[in-house]
Amino acid sequence: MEQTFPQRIYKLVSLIPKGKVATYGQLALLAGNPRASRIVGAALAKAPSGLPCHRVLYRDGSLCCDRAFGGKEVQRGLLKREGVLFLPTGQVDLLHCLWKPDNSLLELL
DNA sequence: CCGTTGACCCTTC
DNA sequence: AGAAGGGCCAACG
Repeated sequence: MEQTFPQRIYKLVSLIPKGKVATYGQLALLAGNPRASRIVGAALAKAPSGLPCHRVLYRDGSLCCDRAFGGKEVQRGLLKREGVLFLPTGQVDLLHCLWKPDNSLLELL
């Protein structure tokens, strides 16, 4: 069954474990198109509730725009509560908290 | 089928 | 570190 891009995105996001984060580009890569990172954002914008979309951020660790999640502070609070480390600059420590998916996990797609 | 749209990413200043 | 401009690609009408 061929899934649409957003469908694969939803699946990937739901696989992100607590305490880890992923970037839009990362999800785009896992979904099959490294350059379709915008599609990831568009997909999350229409994503159903229950998805840990607050664990998805920019390539440099900066959080997404204020209109999402009800504010950056809210998103940062959620991530901190899950054990995600933050740098003095207020950005997420990607070097330590970036999600590294296993091959067995990707087979489920 | 073509144009518009968008929770991005990269380069450069 | 933050801001501006250009490019990419799939979904939708």
